[in-house]
Amino acid sequence: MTRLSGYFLPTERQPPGDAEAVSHKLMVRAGLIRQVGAGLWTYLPAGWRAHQKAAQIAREELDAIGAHEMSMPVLQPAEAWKRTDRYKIEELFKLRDRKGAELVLAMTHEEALTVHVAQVVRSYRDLPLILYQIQTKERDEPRPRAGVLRTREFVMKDSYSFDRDLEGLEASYDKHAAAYDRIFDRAGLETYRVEADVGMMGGLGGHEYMAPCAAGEDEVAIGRGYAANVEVARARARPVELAPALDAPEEVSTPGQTTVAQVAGALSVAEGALLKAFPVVVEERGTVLVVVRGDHRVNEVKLGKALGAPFRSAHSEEIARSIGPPGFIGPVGADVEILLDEGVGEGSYVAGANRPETHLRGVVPGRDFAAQRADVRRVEAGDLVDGGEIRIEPAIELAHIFKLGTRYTEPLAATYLDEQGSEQLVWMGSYGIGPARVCAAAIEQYADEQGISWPRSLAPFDVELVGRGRPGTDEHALAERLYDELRSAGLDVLYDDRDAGPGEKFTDAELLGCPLRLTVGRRTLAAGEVEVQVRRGREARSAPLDGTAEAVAKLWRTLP
RNA sequence: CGGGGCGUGGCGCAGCCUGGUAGCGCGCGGCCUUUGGGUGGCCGAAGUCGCCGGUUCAAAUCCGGCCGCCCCGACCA
Repeated sequence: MTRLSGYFLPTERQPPGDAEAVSHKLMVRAGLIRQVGAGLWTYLPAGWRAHQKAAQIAREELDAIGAHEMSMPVLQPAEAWKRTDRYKIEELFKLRDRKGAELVLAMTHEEALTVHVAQVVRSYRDLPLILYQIQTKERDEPRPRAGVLRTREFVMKDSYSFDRDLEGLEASYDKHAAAYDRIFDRAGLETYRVEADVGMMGGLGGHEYMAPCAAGEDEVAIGRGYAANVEVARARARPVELAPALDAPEEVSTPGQTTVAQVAGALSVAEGALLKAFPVVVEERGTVLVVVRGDHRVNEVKLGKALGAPFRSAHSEEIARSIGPPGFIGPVGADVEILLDEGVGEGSYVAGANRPETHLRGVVPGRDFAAQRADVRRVEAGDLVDGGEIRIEPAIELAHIFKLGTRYTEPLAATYLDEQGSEQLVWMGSYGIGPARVCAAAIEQYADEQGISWPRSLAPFDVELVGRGRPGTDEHALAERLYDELRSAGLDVLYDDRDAGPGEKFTDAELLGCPLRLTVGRRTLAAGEVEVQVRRGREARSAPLDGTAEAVAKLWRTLP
C-alpha cells in the first residue's frame, strides 16, 4: 500500500548547495537519500526500494550459479586481519571493546569467511563452494564524495569462491563473470568489463565492471573489442613526427624553458618529439629516471609494477644532486638507472642536457644512452589497440572480481586433503558489487532535465498513478479502483493521492522517475482511456479503461 | 595529507568588508481561491546566525582556537 499522502518521500525543488554529481543532486531532490555525515547516508523508503531491487537482481543471479547466501558480522576481532597482514590498512576502522580487545569494522569479508572455511572444509569432497552475503561494509575513506558514489559505509554483495586448484578457481571466476554480465544486463545499464589493477586485495588478477558516466572516478580505455581501466591499459602510441637525425646530440640553449610545451614551442617541434624525464626514488634501489615521450604521461600503477617496488617521485634537491638541474634533466649522461617507456619509438629526440638552461637535440635512445624498456605510460585517446583507436571515458566502478589464489587461505590455513591424502591450500576468489553504485550509475546514465529515469528493473515503483479530483468525485473513485487493479496485476504502484495541483504531481513523478506514469482525471472519463506517460523519452501513450491493468503490465514489460 | 571554499528557520541564499531591530525566495500551518504542468490572495508559525573563547557599551559581523561539510588533488577491494 503506497499512497503518497502517507509516504515518506521528501522531494526538494533545489538540490543541496554543495552537490555536484547528477546522481547526488537527484537522489536527494527525489527524496531517496538524506545525509547523516560525510560519506554516511540514510536511504529513505523509495531509495531503499531501488537499492533492494539492485540487490535482489544480484541475489537471483548468484543463486542461479549455485551460490548460497549467508551473513557475517561487521564487527570482528582484529586477529585474522593481523594474520593476513591487512590490519595495517589505513581505511580499516579499528576499535577496542571495554576489555581492551582489538576489533575492526570489516571492509570486506575474506578473513571472516576463510576462517570458517578453514574450520569446516576437510576434504576435496567439500569443494567447490560459492558463498555470499549482501551486507554492510565500513571503510575510513580519505575522501567520501558525490553522494552515494563513495561512502564510508555501504552495502556490498560480496561473494567468495573456494576451489581445490587454479583450474577450479578459473571455473568459479567464469561463473561469476557470466552472472555479473547478466546482472548488469538486467539492471539496464551500459557497462564494460575491463581488466583491472588488483590493488590491496592482492592475488592473480581481476576485472572491474565499469559504467561510463560523467560522475565516474575511474577512467576506462575503450576500443573495438577492448576495454581496460586506464590504470592498466596498454595500447600502441600514435606516431609522432620527429626531427631529422644528427650524428651526435647537439646542445641548444633553452633559457627558462622547463616545460615540454615551452621547449617544443621554442624549437618548433611536436611535444612528442621530446623525451620527458620523471625521476623517482625506489625503495632499496635509489633513483631511477623514467623517460616517456614528451606528449605522454607516466602511469604510476604501471610504473609500480614495472619497478616491482614502492616508489615516490624525487624531490628537487635529490634531482639536483643525483641527475641535474630540475627542468633540464635528461637521460644522456645521467648517472642513474634509466627506464625507457615502450611508447618511445626509434628516432631522434630532444631531451634535457643535465646542464642549466640547456637541452640536447638529436638524442637517439640506445645510441646516446642505455636503458631498460617497460610499458609505463598512461594510454591516451587515439592510441591504437588491434588497429582501432581507443577513447577514454570516466566511469563508475560497479563491481570488481578477483582471483585471489591462496592470498588469504595460506595465512589463515584453509586447507583440504586431496585424493592422495596430502594437504593442499584452498584456492579462493572474491567478487563484489555495490548496489548503491548500480542505482547511482542508472541515474547518471539516464537522467534528463526533469529528473531520474529509472530502468524498470531498478525503479522504486513500476508505475506512479497520478490521481486528479477530490474524494467523492467520479475520477477519484476511478483512480482508487485502478490503484487496486494495478496492484492485483502484480505491479508496484505509487499512488499520488495527495490534495495537490497537477503541476506539482507531474513534476514530482518525473523527478522520481518511475518508468510509467498514469493520470486519471476528468479527461480520463471523457476520453474513455487512461493517459500513460513512458518516463524514458516522456512519450505519451494511452490504455483502455477496460483492462487497464493488463494493458499497463504488458506495456511495462516492453520497457528498457 | 596538500590546495580552495562553505557553515545564518526544513531547502536554496543575502546580510559580514564598514559592529547597533536577523532578512529574501521556496517550503510549512490556517482561511479563501484554483484543479491537466509547481494557481493567486490574506494571515501566521518557525532561526542558540556550527561550537568555545577574546575585543567592545554592543558581535551573525572583528580576532583566536576548535568542530562539521563540500570541491580539486593525493589516496582508494
